[in-house]
Amino acid sequence: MTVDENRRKIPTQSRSRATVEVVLEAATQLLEALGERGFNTNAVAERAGVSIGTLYRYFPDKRSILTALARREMEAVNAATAALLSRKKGDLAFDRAMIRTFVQAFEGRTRARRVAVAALLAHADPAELAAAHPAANASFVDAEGRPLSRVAAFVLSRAMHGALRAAVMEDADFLASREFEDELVRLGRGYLGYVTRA
Amino acid sequence: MTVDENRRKIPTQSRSRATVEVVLEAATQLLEALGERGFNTNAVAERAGVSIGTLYRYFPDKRSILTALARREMEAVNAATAALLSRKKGDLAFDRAMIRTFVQAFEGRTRARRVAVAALLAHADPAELAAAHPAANASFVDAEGRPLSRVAAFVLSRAMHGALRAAVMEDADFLASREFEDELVRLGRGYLGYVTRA
Amino acid sequence: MTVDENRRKIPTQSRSRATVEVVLEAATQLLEALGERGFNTNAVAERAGVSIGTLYRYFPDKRSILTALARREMEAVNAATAALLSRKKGDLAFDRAMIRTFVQAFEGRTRARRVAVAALLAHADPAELAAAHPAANASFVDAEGRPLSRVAAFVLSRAMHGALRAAVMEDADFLASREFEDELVRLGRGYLGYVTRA
Amino acid sequence: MTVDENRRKIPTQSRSRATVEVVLEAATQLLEALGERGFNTNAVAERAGVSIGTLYRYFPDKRSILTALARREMEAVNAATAALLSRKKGDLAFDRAMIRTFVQAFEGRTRARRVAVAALLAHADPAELAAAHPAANASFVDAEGRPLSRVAAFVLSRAMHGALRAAVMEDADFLASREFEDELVRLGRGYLGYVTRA
DNA sequence: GATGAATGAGTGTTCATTCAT
DNA sequence: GATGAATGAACACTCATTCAT
Repeated sequence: MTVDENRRKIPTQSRSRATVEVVLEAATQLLEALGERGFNTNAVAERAGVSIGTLYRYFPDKRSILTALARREMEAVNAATAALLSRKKGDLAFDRAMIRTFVQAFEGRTRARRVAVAALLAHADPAELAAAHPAANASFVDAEGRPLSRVAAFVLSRAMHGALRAAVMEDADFLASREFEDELVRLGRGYLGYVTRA
Repeated sequence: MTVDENRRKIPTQSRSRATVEVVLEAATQLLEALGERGFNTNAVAERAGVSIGTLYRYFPDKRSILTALARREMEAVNAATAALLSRKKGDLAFDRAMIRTFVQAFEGRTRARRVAVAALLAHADPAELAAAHPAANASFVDAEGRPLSRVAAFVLSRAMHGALRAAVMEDADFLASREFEDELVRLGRGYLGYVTRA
Repeated sequence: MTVDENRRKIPTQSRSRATVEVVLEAATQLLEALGERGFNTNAVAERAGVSIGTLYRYFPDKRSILTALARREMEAVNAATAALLSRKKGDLAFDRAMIRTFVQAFEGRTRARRVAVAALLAHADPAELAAAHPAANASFVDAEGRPLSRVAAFVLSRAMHGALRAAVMEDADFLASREFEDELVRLGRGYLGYVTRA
Repeated sequence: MTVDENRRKIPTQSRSRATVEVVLEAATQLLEALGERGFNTNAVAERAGVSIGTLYRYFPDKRSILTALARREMEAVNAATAALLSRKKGDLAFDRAMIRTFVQAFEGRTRARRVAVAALLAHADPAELAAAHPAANASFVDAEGRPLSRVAAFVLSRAMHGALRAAVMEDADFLASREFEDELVRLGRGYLGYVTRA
């Protein structure tokens, strides 16, 4: 009856996951539509179609919902920059695709992402923030294939983050432009090249 | 009647300024000590030693206090990065001094600044955010003395911001280190050099 | 599942009704004891023995409590005047009983009623006020059994209201007197008779 | 120098009167535009173009402004009904003119009057309210020229008030109609006739 | 494991009134 | 006699969280 047991387990697990998903989606929608003011646990539960009690079974408190949202957002940014920066020299086309993906992902739900990230910044302790960034720093390499120092990797990844994030936050008209893409690529390559030469 | 007007205006204005100052200082202290939770208008007024009514004469609502704080913070960052980036090629010593000043200014009140900035990001509309950055973009010049394009200036200034801010937010141990300073300088110089060559 | 639904609904509904009742009673007591000044949502909730949050589950805002009170009051007046005026010619004894009932009901809680009605007058929009009066105007008949016109019914019912209400508002010493009763009856009968003859 | 003294006194007195006038006008405008919510002493003073301190020189507190407004309103109603009812038998044309005047006076500033009266009802003590009515009850006479009893005069005047006021409060569409006028006249005459016969 | 009614601490904001100038 | 900045008590209302069912 292993099959049967699985049948019982899997649906349950996936229902849990579904609940989490539905709550996060509801939270995103509310954040997007009403900003931080419209974001309260009762409203999230109602929009998610679960009871407030159930919501509290999956999230210990309000902040944890925001944190989960922000973590997803950070992961997306991380993926974009990490991929971008891990390229040795080549494949500019790939880099561009990455940036474009990120930018497009950003274009919907701008407000929700903004608020979620801001909430994380406001409430999270520094360690939590640092942890949201990839420890994969070591995978960054300079123009000559040598891994970057811890500090250099930090500067580079946060610089990329900063530029990308600011474009979203400030609603820059060139967000999806080719020129912006070019400049981001230059930022990374310029830095890496300079480090090499130094 | 200019004299008379001045007589009345000048003391009034300076008292106004003093009140604003005292309120912002109180807000900073509370933010630093207790985080966003400890930040409420009654507490701010009490610590500032003014009545709640007086506080509301100078700040239309709670958010505006946070906004004022954040604006000051942004101005500090702007000053640091603008000075840094406006140097043509030379004077590395000057750049280092700038960064050091900024970093030191940051080392106190980290939490207050963090919360204030997060609040701004969460609540401010994009245009307001953009406005907080210097329109002095045009003063940025590359390694060969040519002014940067609008997009390039944006990328560079936000990248610098991003790296500096992240070091504060994540409480990086190398915040005040020589190495971090070096990398920031490299970030700017590498980018500027690369642009030139492109 | 009707049984089940009922089982859950009926207790709930009656508890809801009880809560509404207890809140209105508390509001009346406070109004009576302290006038409008003593009427605030926290005090009402406390005296009612429910939490402020529960109070707000049943009344969307402070005004709605006053409105509910005023509506009850108007219904009482309506009942008194409608009964009085719907008599064809006869049964003076019955009319007197009606007035007496109304007057007696009024003698307690004078202040609470006064404030509630004033609040309704001050805040309600005209349509809401009009709606508080019975559409049963058509049931008014003159001395010869013919229904009154819309305007005549309006004048008669509001005139009766006005006289009754004023006696309460001004704390008239003859409020419960036989003479007052007589005059009210005369007001109605005189009008109806005159209309007939016109 | 009697002339001079007068010159000094009269302007001063009339300036006082002018201040009172300007404050009441400002209060009326605010009440009309914003209802009771928009009515606060600072706003009244500002709109009146006087300082808040000056306002408090002429009115001891906020309520007294509302009371002054309400008293004016009541006096207008009194004038209309008293004139109407003091007519012996004749001069229907005159009665109609009175009602018309009253109705017209009422058509502007409906809201302001409504709120002022309601405020008076809510806050005034019964004696104050009673005093606002004319002691001229004795001047009411029945169809045969005999003065009405105290109670009869009360019922008649409050009934007229009630009908007139209700038409304004409920925004009745027939407020300015001939039919309404007729019914009001009938109300008074019917009552007076009936009293006579009784 | 779900539900959702109930809780009540907490807080932004208003505004009548005062009084030093 | 006028001014208006300052005061601070007062209050409506929100919402994260709990827990009996």
